[in-house]
Amino acid sequence: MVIEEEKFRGKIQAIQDTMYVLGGKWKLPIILSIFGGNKRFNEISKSIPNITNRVLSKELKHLEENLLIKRTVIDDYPVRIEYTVTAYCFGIEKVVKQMESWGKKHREKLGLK
Amino acid sequence: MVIEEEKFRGKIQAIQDTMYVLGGKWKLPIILSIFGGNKRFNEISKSIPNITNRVLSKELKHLEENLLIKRTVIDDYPVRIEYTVTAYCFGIEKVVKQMESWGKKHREKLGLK
DNA sequence: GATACTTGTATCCTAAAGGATACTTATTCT
DNA sequence: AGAATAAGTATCCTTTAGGATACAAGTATC
Repeated sequence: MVIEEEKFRGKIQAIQDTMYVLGGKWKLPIILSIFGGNKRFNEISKSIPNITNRVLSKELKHLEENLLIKRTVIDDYPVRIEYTVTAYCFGIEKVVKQMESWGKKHREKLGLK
Repeated sequence: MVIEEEKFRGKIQAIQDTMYVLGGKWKLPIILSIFGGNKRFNEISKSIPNITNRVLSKELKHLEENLLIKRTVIDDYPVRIEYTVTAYCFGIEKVVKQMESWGKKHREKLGLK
């Protein structure tokens, strides 16, 4: 029973960790946008409906701290910034796929447009 | 390009829907607890570290509204309440597995205990 | 010289999530 | 009678998430 308990606590922790890193309304949409080829701040901003500059800025930092994206300063005139996904980021692919797939099914289940 | 755009918006929506239903710190741990055999309010409460009654109560309602769990009144003396997962709830299995698996890897990556 | 664009930051605010503690109503146990 | 258990609810509070709007520093364009 103690072993079972420990396993269960481990599961809870793993899920809460994932939620901390990828949870919320914007983190995954931002990653998808960058993954889809958007590199510049304003490109990303325009590609995601209703996101504000402030939120985008904060979330980009969070994602960089968690090693999922990389911020590169291109020292051209004018200086540009490029965001790209890291190799490590590819590890979330299955999570994202499953979430996308379940979200679609759930929307149909509820009969929303 | 317009088609691509629409696909992308659809992905964002699906992920945001999933986050709405399953996101946050407690919803999945609660489902796991019930799935693991805990049926009664206090059983569930004790099985999840640090959750409060108030939060558990609110989350149970949210999960019931979203068709993932069922609340049954057992009309015995004394009246008992039993929570169980629905058949529909089994559909989230893959999402949860992936989140659990990624969370474990990420914790190792960051070198936390 | 005035205006616009880029990548944000600053300020202020509202809403949602989460937490601490106490209490209730009814039964059953000692 | 007094204490314990069950399944929450009530109140109040703090923290985090998210949003609106304005602005800044530098270069480029008209």
